[in-house]
Amino acid sequence: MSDIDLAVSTVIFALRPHPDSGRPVLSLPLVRRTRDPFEGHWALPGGWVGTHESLETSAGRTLVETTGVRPSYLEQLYTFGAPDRSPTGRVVSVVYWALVRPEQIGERTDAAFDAQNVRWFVADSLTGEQGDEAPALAFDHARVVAYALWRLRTKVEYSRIAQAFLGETFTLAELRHVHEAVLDRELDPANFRRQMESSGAVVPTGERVTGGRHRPPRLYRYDTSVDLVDNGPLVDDGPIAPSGAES
Amino acid sequence: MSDIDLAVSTVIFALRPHPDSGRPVLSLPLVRRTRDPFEGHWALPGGWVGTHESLETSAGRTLVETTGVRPSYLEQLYTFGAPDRSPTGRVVSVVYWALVRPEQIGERTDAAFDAQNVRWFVADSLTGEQGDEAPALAFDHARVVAYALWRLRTKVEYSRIAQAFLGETFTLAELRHVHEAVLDRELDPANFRRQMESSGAVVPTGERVTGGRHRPPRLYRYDTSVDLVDNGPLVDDGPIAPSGAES
DNA sequence: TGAGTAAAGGTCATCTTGACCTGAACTAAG
DNA sequence: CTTAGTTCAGGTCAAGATGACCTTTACTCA
Repeated sequence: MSDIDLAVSTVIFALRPHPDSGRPVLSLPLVRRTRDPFEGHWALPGGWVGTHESLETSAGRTLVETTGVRPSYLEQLYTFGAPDRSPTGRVVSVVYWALVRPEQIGERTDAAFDAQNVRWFVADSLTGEQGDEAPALAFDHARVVAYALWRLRTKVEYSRIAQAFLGETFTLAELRHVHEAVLDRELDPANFRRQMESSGAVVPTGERVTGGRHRPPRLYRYDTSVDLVDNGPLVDDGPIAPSGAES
Repeated sequence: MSDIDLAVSTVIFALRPHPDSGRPVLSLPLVRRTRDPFEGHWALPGGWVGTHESLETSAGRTLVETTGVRPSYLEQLYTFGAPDRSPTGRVVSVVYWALVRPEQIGERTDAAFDAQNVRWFVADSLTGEQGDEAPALAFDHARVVAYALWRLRTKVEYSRIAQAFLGETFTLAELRHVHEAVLDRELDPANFRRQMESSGAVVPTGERVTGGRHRPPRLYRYDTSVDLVDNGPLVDDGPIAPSGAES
Protein backbone atom coordinates (compact mmCIF):
# COMPACT_ATOMS: atom_id res chain seq x y z
CA MET A 1 0.00 0.00 0.00
CA SER A 2 1.73 3.09 -1.23
CA ASP A 3 1.06 6.71 -0.43
CA ILE A 4 2.16 7.72 -3.91
CA ASP A 5 -0.52 8.26 -6.54
CA LEU A 6 0.24 7.24 -10.08
CA ALA A 7 -1.07 9.30 -12.99
CA VAL A 8 -0.69 9.21 -16.76
CA SER A 9 -0.75 12.11 -19.18
CA THR A 10 -0.40 12.14 -22.95
CA VAL A 11 0.92 14.64 -25.45
CA ILE A 12 -1.35 14.04 -28.45
CA PHE A 13 -0.07 15.27 -31.80
CA ALA A 14 -2.19 15.77 -34.89
CA LEU A 15 -1.71 17.72 -38.10
CA ARG A 16 -4.39 20.41 -38.30
CA PRO A 17 -4.78 23.54 -40.42
CA HIS A 18 -2.98 26.48 -38.91
CA PRO A 19 -5.49 29.11 -37.69
CA ASP A 20 -3.71 31.78 -39.75
CA SER A 21 -2.05 30.18 -42.74
CA GLY A 22 -4.39 27.20 -43.05
CA ARG A 23 -1.47 24.91 -43.73
CA PRO A 24 -1.14 21.68 -41.71
CA VAL A 25 0.74 22.24 -38.50
CA LEU A 26 1.52 20.09 -35.47
CA SER A 27 -1.26 20.65 -32.97
CA LEU A 28 -2.31 19.13 -29.70
CA PRO A 29 -5.38 19.16 -27.47
CA LEU A 30 -5.22 20.52 -23.93
CA VAL A 31 -7.77 20.37 -21.16
CA ARG A 32 -8.71 23.33 -19.02
CA ARG A 33 -8.36 22.56 -15.34
CA THR A 34 -11.51 23.12 -13.37
CA ARG A 35 -9.97 22.95 -9.92
CA ASP A 36 -6.85 23.76 -7.98
CA PRO A 37 -3.99 23.52 -8.38
CA PHE A 38 -3.72 25.58 -11.57
CA GLU A 39 -7.47 26.09 -11.98
CA GLY A 40 -8.17 27.70 -15.32
CA HIS A 41 -4.80 26.72 -16.76
CA TRP A 42 -4.44 24.34 -19.68
CA ALA A 43 -3.07 20.87 -19.00
CA LEU A 44 -2.27 17.66 -20.83
CA PRO A 45 -5.12 15.14 -20.96
CA GLY A 46 -4.68 12.30 -18.54
CA GLY A 47 -5.92 10.62 -15.41
CA TRP A 48 -5.09 7.96 -12.88
CA VAL A 49 -3.59 4.56 -13.60
CA GLY A 50 -6.16 1.81 -13.11
CA THR A 51 -5.26 -0.88 -10.62
CA HIS A 52 -5.48 -3.65 -13.18
CA GLU A 53 -4.44 -1.64 -16.20
CA SER A 54 -1.06 -1.43 -17.89
CA LEU A 55 0.43 2.04 -18.14
CA GLU A 56 -0.10 2.14 -21.87
CA THR A 57 -3.71 1.08 -21.53
CA SER A 58 -4.28 3.75 -18.90
CA ALA A 59 -2.77 6.39 -21.17
CA GLY A 60 -4.92 5.24 -24.09
CA ARG A 61 -8.08 5.10 -22.02
CA THR A 62 -7.70 8.50 -20.37
CA LEU A 63 -6.86 10.26 -23.60
CA VAL A 64 -9.94 8.82 -25.29
CA GLU A 65 -12.11 9.71 -22.31
CA THR A 66 -11.03 13.32 -22.27
CA THR A 67 -10.54 14.11 -25.95
CA GLY A 68 -12.42 11.43 -27.88
CA VAL A 69 -9.56 10.92 -30.33
CA ARG A 70 -8.19 7.44 -30.96
CA PRO A 71 -4.42 7.40 -31.42
CA SER A 72 -2.65 5.48 -34.19
CA TYR A 73 0.62 5.57 -32.26
CA LEU A 74 1.39 5.64 -28.56
CA GLU A 75 4.80 5.63 -26.90
CA GLN A 76 6.09 6.31 -23.44
CA LEU A 77 7.93 9.62 -23.10
CA TYR A 78 9.19 10.09 -19.55
CA THR A 79 8.16 9.67 -15.94
CA PHE A 80 8.04 12.73 -13.71
CA GLY A 81 8.18 12.31 -9.99
CA ALA A 82 9.47 15.34 -8.12
CA PRO A 83 8.03 15.17 -4.62
CA ASP A 84 6.79 18.77 -4.65
CA ARG A 85 5.08 18.94 -7.98
CA SER A 86 1.56 18.67 -6.70
CA PRO A 87 0.44 20.61 -3.61
CA THR A 88 -2.28 18.04 -2.97
CA GLY A 89 -0.06 15.04 -2.30
CA ARG A 90 2.62 12.94 -3.90
CA VAL A 91 1.87 12.20 -7.54
CA VAL A 92 4.10 10.47 -10.06
CA SER A 93 3.15 10.99 -13.71
CA VAL A 94 4.03 8.64 -16.51
CA VAL A 95 3.81 10.74 -19.66
CA TYR A 96 3.09 9.26 -23.10
CA TRP A 97 3.01 10.82 -26.52
CA ALA A 98 0.56 9.88 -29.24
CA LEU A 99 -0.13 10.52 -32.91
CA VAL A 100 -3.61 10.63 -34.43
CA ARG A 101 -4.83 10.54 -38.03
CA PRO A 102 -6.94 13.40 -39.37
CA GLU A 103 -10.04 11.22 -39.69
CA GLN A 104 -9.88 10.48 -35.99
CA ILE A 105 -10.09 14.09 -34.92
CA GLY A 106 -12.98 15.20 -37.08
CA GLU A 107 -15.49 13.39 -34.93
CA ARG A 108 -15.93 16.24 -32.52
CA THR A 109 -16.22 19.81 -33.61
CA ASP A 110 -14.17 22.53 -32.01
CA ALA A 111 -17.34 23.86 -30.40
CA ALA A 112 -18.13 20.50 -28.81
CA PHE A 113 -14.55 20.36 -27.62
CA ASP A 114 -14.82 23.79 -26.11
CA ALA A 115 -17.90 22.82 -24.17
CA GLN A 116 -15.80 20.11 -22.56
CA ASN A 117 -12.98 22.53 -21.84
CA VAL A 118 -10.83 20.91 -24.50
CA ARG A 119 -9.05 23.00 -27.11
CA TRP A 120 -6.50 22.43 -29.87
CA PHE A 121 -3.29 24.45 -29.76
CA VAL A 122 -0.45 24.85 -32.23
CA ALA A 123 2.37 22.80 -30.70
CA ASP A 124 5.13 25.32 -31.25
CA SER A 125 3.09 28.08 -29.59
CA LEU A 126 3.20 26.22 -26.27
CA THR A 127 6.89 25.72 -25.69
CA GLY A 128 7.58 29.28 -24.67
CA GLU A 129 10.22 29.66 -27.35
CA GLN A 130 8.06 31.73 -29.66
CA GLY A 131 7.73 34.68 -27.35
CA ASP A 132 4.18 35.44 -28.41
CA GLU A 133 0.82 34.51 -26.95
CA ALA A 134 1.65 31.24 -25.21
CA PRO A 135 -1.24 30.23 -22.97
CA ALA A 136 -0.53 29.52 -19.33
CA LEU A 137 0.06 25.79 -18.99
CA ALA A 138 -0.43 23.98 -15.70
CA PHE A 139 2.52 22.53 -13.83
CA ASP A 140 5.56 21.98 -16.04
CA HIS A 141 3.56 20.92 -19.04
CA ALA A 142 5.20 23.46 -21.35
CA ARG A 143 8.52 21.70 -20.87
CA VAL A 144 6.90 18.32 -21.36
CA VAL A 145 5.41 19.45 -24.65
CA ALA A 146 8.79 20.76 -25.74
CA TYR A 147 10.40 17.44 -24.94
CA ALA A 148 7.70 15.47 -26.75
CA LEU A 149 8.13 17.74 -29.78
CA TRP A 150 11.84 17.08 -29.77
CA ARG A 151 11.28 13.32 -29.60
CA LEU A 152 8.77 13.39 -32.44
CA ARG A 153 11.02 15.51 -34.66
CA THR A 154 14.04 13.35 -33.96
CA LYS A 155 12.17 10.13 -34.51
CA VAL A 156 10.41 11.07 -37.74
CA GLU A 157 13.79 11.15 -39.45
CA TYR A 158 14.85 7.59 -38.69
CA SER A 159 11.64 5.63 -38.15
CA ARG A 160 8.32 5.06 -39.78
CA ILE A 161 6.12 7.02 -37.40
CA ALA A 162 5.02 9.37 -40.18
CA GLN A 163 2.71 6.57 -41.24
CA ALA A 164 0.70 7.20 -38.07
CA PHE A 165 -0.48 10.40 -39.78
CA LEU A 166 -1.27 8.64 -43.07
CA GLY A 167 -3.29 5.73 -44.39
CA GLU A 168 -2.01 2.36 -45.57
CA THR A 169 -0.85 3.76 -48.90
CA PHE A 170 0.27 7.25 -49.81
CA THR A 171 2.15 9.24 -52.39
CA LEU A 172 5.64 10.46 -51.73
CA ALA A 173 4.29 14.01 -51.76
CA GLU A 174 1.85 13.15 -48.99
CA LEU A 175 4.64 11.56 -46.98
CA ARG A 176 6.82 14.56 -47.60
CA HIS A 177 4.09 16.95 -46.49
CA VAL A 178 3.90 15.07 -43.19
CA HIS A 179 7.66 15.34 -42.71
CA GLU A 180 7.54 19.02 -43.60
CA ALA A 181 4.74 19.74 -41.15
CA VAL A 182 6.47 17.82 -38.38
CA LEU A 183 9.88 19.37 -38.98
CA ASP A 184 8.40 22.79 -39.82
CA ARG A 185 10.73 23.07 -42.80
CA GLU A 186 10.43 22.56 -46.54
CA LEU A 187 12.15 19.54 -48.06
CA ASP A 188 13.44 19.14 -51.58
CA PRO A 189 11.04 16.73 -53.34
CA ALA A 190 13.72 15.05 -55.43
CA ASN A 191 16.13 14.54 -52.55
CA PHE A 192 13.32 13.33 -50.32
CA ARG A 193 12.37 10.78 -52.95
CA ARG A 194 15.94 9.61 -53.30
CA GLN A 195 16.33 9.13 -49.57
CA MET A 196 13.06 7.27 -49.13
CA GLU A 197 13.67 4.95 -52.03
CA SER A 198 17.29 4.19 -51.25
CA SER A 199 16.52 3.49 -47.60
CA GLY A 200 14.04 0.84 -48.65
CA ALA A 201 11.54 2.12 -46.11
CA VAL A 202 8.83 2.49 -48.74
CA VAL A 203 7.93 0.45 -51.81
CA PRO A 204 5.69 1.40 -54.73
CA THR A 205 2.40 -0.47 -54.89
CA GLY A 206 2.24 -0.15 -58.68
CA GLU A 207 -0.87 1.99 -58.55
CA ARG A 208 -1.06 5.66 -59.40
CA VAL A 209 -3.33 8.45 -58.28
CA THR A 210 -5.12 10.23 -61.08
CA GLY A 211 -7.20 13.36 -60.89
CA GLY A 212 -4.52 15.92 -60.04
CA ARG A 213 -3.56 18.59 -62.53
CA HIS A 214 -0.20 16.98 -63.05
CA ARG A 215 1.59 13.75 -63.76
CA PRO A 216 -0.08 11.01 -61.70
CA PRO A 217 2.06 10.05 -58.71
CA ARG A 218 2.76 6.48 -57.64
CA LEU A 219 1.28 5.07 -54.50
CA TYR A 220 3.67 3.68 -51.91
CA ARG A 221 3.42 1.64 -48.76
CA TYR A 222 5.84 1.12 -45.91
CA ASP A 223 7.97 -1.99 -46.34
CA THR A 224 7.72 -3.72 -43.00
CA SER A 225 10.21 -6.42 -44.00
CA VAL A 226 13.10 -3.96 -43.95
CA ASP A 227 13.97 -2.89 -40.47
CA LEU A 228 15.38 0.49 -39.82
CA VAL A 229 17.42 1.21 -36.74
CA ASP A 230 14.64 1.67 -34.28
CA ASN A 231 14.61 -0.60 -31.27
CA GLY A 232 12.43 2.08 -29.88
CA PRO A 233 10.72 1.90 -26.56
CA LEU A 234 10.88 -1.85 -26.22
CA VAL A 235 7.50 -3.34 -26.55
CA ASP A 236 4.98 -1.95 -24.18
CA ASP A 237 4.93 -2.68 -20.54
CA GLY A 238 7.02 -5.76 -20.34
CA PRO A 239 6.99 -7.40 -16.95
CA ILE A 240 9.72 -6.15 -14.68
CA ALA A 241 10.04 -6.00 -11.02
CA PRO A 242 11.04 -4.01 -7.98
CA SER A 243 14.41 -5.75 -7.54
CA GLY A 244 17.00 -7.20 -5.29
CA ALA A 245 17.09 -4.95 -2.30
CA GLU A 246 13.40 -4.72 -1.74
CA SER A 247 11.57 -5.34 1.48
CA MET B 1 -3.90 6.64 -1.40
CA SER B 2 -2.97 4.26 -4.18
CA ASP B 3 -2.84 0.49 -4.23
CA ILE B 4 0.06 0.60 -6.65
CA ASP B 5 3.57 0.29 -5.26
CA LEU B 6 6.31 2.28 -6.91
CA ALA B 7 9.79 0.83 -7.24
CA VAL B 8 13.05 1.94 -8.83
CA SER B 9 15.78 -0.23 -10.34
CA THR B 10 19.04 0.76 -11.95
CA VAL B 11 21.22 -0.76 -14.61
CA ILE B 12 24.73 0.19 -13.44
CA PHE B 13 27.46 0.09 -16.04
CA ALA B 14 31.17 0.05 -15.32
CA LEU B 15 34.24 -0.91 -17.34
CA ARG B 16 35.92 -3.86 -15.66
CA PRO B 17 38.54 -6.35 -16.81
CA HIS B 18 36.96 -9.25 -18.66
CA PRO B 19 37.29 -12.47 -16.63
CA ASP B 20 38.95 -14.21 -19.60
CA SER B 21 40.73 -11.64 -21.73
CA GLY B 22 41.41 -9.11 -18.99
CA ARG B 23 40.47 -6.27 -21.30
CA PRO B 24 37.96 -3.66 -20.10
CA VAL B 25 34.41 -4.70 -20.84
CA LEU B 26 31.00 -3.30 -19.95
CA SER B 27 29.91 -4.93 -16.71
CA LEU B 28 27.09 -4.48 -14.26
CA PRO B 29 26.30 -5.61 -10.72
CA LEU B 30 23.27 -7.76 -9.99
CA VAL B 31 21.72 -8.75 -6.68
CA ARG B 32 20.68 -12.28 -5.84
CA ARG B 33 17.07 -12.43 -4.71
CA THR B 34 16.62 -13.98 -1.30
CA ARG B 35 12.86 -14.43 -1.46
CA ASP B 36 10.05 -15.20 -3.83
CA PRO B 37 9.24 -14.38 -6.50
CA PHE B 38 12.37 -15.48 -8.35
CA GLU B 39 14.29 -16.50 -5.22
CA GLY B 40 17.87 -17.31 -6.14
CA HIS B 41 17.69 -15.44 -9.44
CA TRP B 42 19.76 -12.37 -10.18
CA ALA B 43 18.01 -9.01 -10.34
CA LEU B 44 18.79 -5.34 -10.89
CA PRO B 45 19.60 -3.38 -7.74
CA GLY B 46 16.73 -1.21 -6.60
CA GLY B 47 14.10 -0.62 -4.00
CA TRP B 48 11.03 1.43 -3.21
CA VAL B 49 10.52 5.09 -3.95
CA GLY B 50 10.62 7.14 -0.77
CA THR B 51 7.56 9.24 -0.08
CA HIS B 52 9.49 12.49 -0.03
CA GLU B 53 12.17 11.51 -2.53
CA SER B 54 12.41 12.30 -6.21
CA LEU B 55 12.64 9.30 -8.53
CA GLU B 56 16.24 10.05 -9.34
CA THR B 57 17.15 10.39 -5.68
CA SER B 58 15.45 7.08 -4.95
CA ALA B 59 17.37 5.40 -7.74
CA GLY B 60 20.65 6.86 -6.50
CA ARG B 61 19.98 5.94 -2.90
CA THR B 62 18.92 2.36 -3.55
CA LEU B 63 21.84 1.65 -5.84
CA VAL B 64 24.31 2.93 -3.27
CA GLU B 65 22.61 0.96 -0.50
CA THR B 66 22.77 -2.30 -2.40
CA THR B 67 26.05 -2.05 -4.29
CA GLY B 68 28.07 0.69 -2.58
CA VAL B 69 29.09 2.28 -5.88
CA ARG B 70 28.52 5.97 -6.48
CA PRO B 71 27.47 6.77 -10.04
CA SER B 72 28.95 9.60 -12.09
CA TYR B 73 25.94 9.57 -14.41
CA LEU B 74 22.31 8.69 -13.85
CA GLU B 75 19.49 8.84 -16.37
CA GLN B 76 15.96 7.52 -16.53
CA LEU B 77 15.50 4.60 -18.91
CA TYR B 78 11.89 3.47 -18.96
CA THR B 79 8.95 2.78 -16.69
CA PHE B 80 7.50 -0.71 -16.59
CA GLY B 81 4.01 -1.24 -15.33
CA ALA B 82 2.32 -4.36 -16.65
CA PRO B 83 -0.32 -5.34 -14.10
CA ASP B 84 0.80 -8.97 -13.88
CA ARG B 85 4.51 -8.60 -13.50
CA SER B 86 4.67 -9.27 -9.81
CA PRO B 87 2.64 -12.06 -8.21
CA THR B 88 2.69 -10.23 -4.90
CA GLY B 89 0.72 -7.18 -5.93
CA ARG B 90 0.75 -4.31 -8.39
CA VAL B 91 4.21 -2.81 -8.76
CA VAL B 92 5.34 -0.15 -11.20
CA SER B 93 9.10 0.11 -11.72
CA VAL B 94 10.89 3.22 -12.89
CA VAL B 95 14.20 1.97 -14.29
CA TYR B 96 17.32 4.12 -14.43
CA TRP B 97 20.72 3.49 -15.93
CA ALA B 98 23.97 4.67 -14.40
CA LEU B 99 27.67 4.89 -15.20
CA VAL B 100 30.42 4.60 -12.60
CA ARG B 101 34.14 5.40 -12.75
CA PRO B 102 36.67 2.68 -12.00
CA GLU B 103 37.81 4.31 -8.75
CA GLN B 104 34.26 4.10 -7.43
CA ILE B 105 33.99 0.36 -7.79
CA GLY B 106 37.25 -0.64 -6.18
CA GLU B 107 35.97 0.11 -2.69
CA ARG B 108 34.46 -3.30 -2.18
CA THR B 109 36.17 -6.48 -3.19
CA ASP B 110 34.41 -9.14 -5.17
CA ALA B 111 34.44 -11.34 -2.07
CA ALA B 112 32.72 -8.67 0.01
CA PHE B 113 30.21 -8.26 -2.78
CA ASP B 114 29.54 -11.96 -2.87
CA ALA B 115 28.83 -12.01 0.83
CA GLN B 116 26.08 -9.50 0.16
CA ASN B 117 24.73 -11.52 -2.75
CA VAL B 118 26.04 -8.93 -5.21
CA ARG B 119 28.07 -9.96 -8.23
CA TRP B 120 29.47 -8.29 -11.35
CA PHE B 121 28.46 -9.71 -14.72
CA VAL B 122 29.65 -9.00 -18.23
CA ALA B 123 26.82 -6.97 -19.74
CA ASP B 124 26.67 -8.78 -23.05
CA SER B 125 26.43 -12.15 -21.33
CA LEU B 126 23.07 -11.21 -19.83
CA THR B 127 21.02 -10.29 -22.84
CA GLY B 128 20.45 -13.83 -23.98
CA GLU B 129 21.93 -13.06 -27.39
CA GLN B 130 25.21 -14.82 -26.76
CA GLY B 131 23.77 -18.26 -26.37
CA ASP B 132 26.25 -19.31 -23.72
CA GLU B 133 26.10 -19.32 -19.94
CA ALA B 134 23.61 -16.51 -19.31
CA PRO B 135 22.54 -16.61 -15.66
CA ALA B 136 18.84 -16.74 -14.89
CA LEU B 137 17.64 -13.17 -14.38
CA ALA B 138 14.53 -12.36 -12.37
CA PHE B 139 11.45 -10.96 -14.04
CA ASP B 140 12.15 -9.38 -17.41
CA HIS B 141 15.47 -7.94 -16.37
CA ALA B 142 17.36 -9.49 -19.28
CA ARG B 143 15.32 -7.39 -21.69
CA VAL B 144 15.82 -4.31 -19.55
CA VAL B 145 19.58 -4.80 -19.60
CA ALA B 146 19.47 -5.20 -23.37
CA TYR B 147 17.54 -1.98 -23.73
CA ALA B 148 19.90 -0.09 -21.40
CA LEU B 149 22.85 -1.42 -23.39
CA TRP B 150 21.28 -0.17 -26.59
CA ARG B 151 20.69 3.27 -25.09
CA LEU B 152 24.25 3.51 -23.81
CA ARG B 153 25.75 2.43 -27.14
CA THR B 154 23.55 4.80 -29.09
CA LYS B 155 24.23 7.70 -26.78
CA VAL B 156 28.00 7.33 -26.55
CA GLU B 157 28.22 8.25 -30.23
CA TYR B 158 26.49 11.61 -30.05
CA SER B 159 26.92 12.82 -26.47
CA ARG B 160 29.60 13.24 -23.86
CA ILE B 161 28.65 10.40 -21.55
CA ALA B 162 32.01 8.70 -22.10
CA GLN B 163 33.39 11.26 -19.68
CA ALA B 164 31.43 9.53 -16.92
CA PHE B 165 34.00 6.73 -17.25
CA LEU B 166 36.98 9.11 -17.25
CA GLY B 167 38.47 11.90 -15.17
CA GLU B 168 38.43 15.61 -15.90
CA THR B 169 41.22 15.34 -18.45
CA PHE B 170 42.20 12.43 -20.65
CA THR B 171 44.12 11.52 -23.75
CA LEU B 172 42.34 10.74 -26.98
CA ALA B 173 43.54 7.16 -26.65
CA GLU B 174 41.86 6.87 -23.26
CA LEU B 175 38.66 8.31 -24.65
CA ARG B 176 38.87 5.97 -27.60
CA HIS B 177 39.38 2.97 -25.34
CA VAL B 178 36.16 3.88 -23.54
CA HIS B 179 34.28 4.10 -26.82
CA GLU B 180 35.79 0.81 -27.95
CA ALA B 181 34.81 -0.96 -24.75
CA VAL B 182 31.28 0.43 -24.88
CA LEU B 183 30.76 -0.34 -28.54
CA ASP B 184 32.70 -3.61 -28.35
CA ARG B 185 34.51 -2.74 -31.56
CA GLU B 186 37.91 -1.33 -32.49
CA LEU B 187 38.05 2.22 -33.80
CA ASP B 188 40.64 3.72 -36.11
CA PRO B 189 42.75 6.08 -33.97
CA ALA B 190 43.26 8.65 -36.71
CA ASN B 191 39.62 8.77 -37.73
CA PHE B 192 38.53 8.91 -34.11
CA ARG B 193 40.83 11.87 -33.54
CA ARG B 194 39.50 13.65 -36.60
CA GLN B 195 35.91 13.19 -35.51
CA MET B 196 36.50 14.33 -31.95
CA GLU B 197 38.45 17.39 -32.94
CA SER B 198 36.17 18.49 -35.76
CA SER B 199 33.07 18.12 -33.59
CA GLY B 200 34.55 20.49 -31.07
CA ALA B 201 33.48 18.20 -28.24
CA VAL B 202 36.99 18.08 -26.80
CA VAL B 203 39.75 20.67 -26.56
CA PRO B 204 43.44 20.14 -25.82
CA THR B 205 44.58 21.41 -22.43
CA GLY B 206 48.09 22.08 -23.69
CA GLU B 207 49.59 19.50 -21.37
CA ARG B 208 51.08 16.21 -22.40
CA VAL B 209 51.48 12.88 -20.66
CA THR B 210 55.06 11.63 -20.48
CA GLY B 211 56.28 8.27 -19.32
CA GLY B 212 54.91 6.04 -22.06
CA ARG B 213 57.22 4.31 -24.49
CA HIS B 214 56.05 6.53 -27.28
CA ARG B 215 55.41 10.07 -28.35
CA PRO B 216 53.71 11.87 -25.45
CA PRO B 217 50.00 12.35 -26.10
CA ARG B 218 48.12 15.60 -25.46
CA LEU B 219 45.64 15.88 -22.66
CA TYR B 220 42.11 16.91 -23.57
CA ARG B 221 39.02 18.02 -21.73
CA TYR B 222 35.39 18.18 -22.78
CA ASP B 223 34.40 21.60 -24.08
CA THR B 224 31.17 22.35 -22.29
CA SER B 225 30.64 25.58 -24.19
CA VAL B 226 29.88 23.73 -27.41
CA ASP B 227 26.61 21.94 -27.24
CA LEU B 228 26.08 18.80 -29.16
CA VAL B 229 22.63 17.64 -30.11
CA ASP B 230 21.62 16.12 -26.85
CA ASN B 231 18.54 17.51 -25.19
CA GLY B 232 18.65 14.27 -23.39
CA PRO B 233 16.32 13.29 -20.65
CA LEU B 234 15.27 16.80 -19.74
CA VAL B 235 16.60 17.76 -16.42
CA ASP B 236 15.66 15.40 -13.69
CA ASP B 237 12.23 15.16 -12.21
CA GLY B 238 10.71 18.41 -13.24
CA PRO B 239 7.36 19.08 -11.69
CA ILE B 240 4.47 17.82 -13.73
CA ALA B 241 1.05 16.77 -12.81
CA PRO B 242 -1.71 14.27 -13.19
CA SER B 243 -3.65 16.41 -15.66
CA GLY B 244 -6.93 17.69 -16.89
CA ALA B 245 -9.26 14.80 -16.44
CA GLU B 246 -8.28 13.89 -12.95
CA SER B 247 -10.58 13.41 -10.03
C1' DT C 1 -4.24 22.76 -78.22
C1' DG C 2 -1.39 25.18 -75.12
C1' DA C 3 -0.47 26.57 -70.21
C1' DG C 4 0.20 25.13 -65.67
C1' DT C 5 1.63 21.79 -62.34
C1' DA C 6 3.86 18.32 -59.91
C1' DA C 7 6.17 13.67 -60.75
C1' DA C 8 10.24 11.30 -61.75
C1' DG C 9 14.77 10.93 -62.91
C1' DG C 10 18.88 12.89 -63.48
C1' DT C 11 23.74 16.01 -62.68
C1' DC C 12 27.13 18.28 -59.95
C1' DA C 13 29.82 20.17 -56.09
C1' DT C 14 30.46 19.50 -51.33
C1' DC C 15 30.79 17.00 -47.09
C1' DT C 16 31.49 12.82 -44.44
C1' DT C 17 33.40 8.27 -43.76
C1' DG C 18 36.54 4.38 -43.63
C1' DA C 19 41.03 2.65 -44.91
C1' DC C 20 45.53 3.56 -44.96
C1' DC C 21 50.17 5.95 -44.98
C1' DT C 22 54.15 8.75 -43.12
C1' DG C 23 56.81 11.27 -40.09
C1' DA C 24 57.31 12.76 -35.02
C1' DA C 25 58.52 11.96 -30.35
C1' DC C 26 59.06 9.38 -26.70
C1' DT C 27 61.20 4.86 -23.84
C1' DA C 28 63.82 0.82 -23.27
C1' DA C 29 67.10 -2.54 -24.83
C1' DG C 30 71.59 -3.32 -26.42
C1' DC D 1 74.91 6.37 -27.81
C1' DT D 2 72.29 4.07 -30.99
C1' DT D 3 68.50 1.59 -32.53
C1' DA D 4 64.14 -0.82 -32.19
C1' DG D 5 59.52 -0.47 -30.70
C1' DT D 6 55.63 2.06 -29.73
C1' DT D 7 51.93 5.31 -30.17
C1' DC D 8 50.91 10.11 -31.52
C1' DA D 9 49.65 13.31 -34.94
C1' DG D 10 48.85 14.75 -39.31
C1' DG D 11 48.07 13.73 -43.65
C1' DT D 12 45.88 11.27 -48.53
C1' DC D 13 42.42 8.88 -51.14
C1' DA D 14 38.22 6.59 -52.78
C1' DA D 15 33.44 5.73 -51.79
C1' DG D 16 29.19 7.19 -50.20
C1' DA D 17 25.80 10.62 -48.65
C1' DT D 18 23.82 15.24 -49.03
C1' DG D 19 22.01 19.63 -50.79
C1' DA D 20 21.08 22.51 -54.83
C1' DC D 21 19.30 22.48 -59.09
C1' DC D 22 17.88 20.96 -63.90
C1' DT D 23 15.09 18.38 -67.50
C1' DT D 24 11.63 15.58 -69.12
C1' DT D 25 7.19 13.31 -68.36
C1' DA D 26 2.29 13.08 -67.85
C1' DC D 27 -1.58 14.66 -66.29
C1' DT D 28 -5.80 18.60 -65.95
C1' DC D 29 -7.91 22.76 -67.05
C1' DA D 30 -9.01 26.76 -69.80
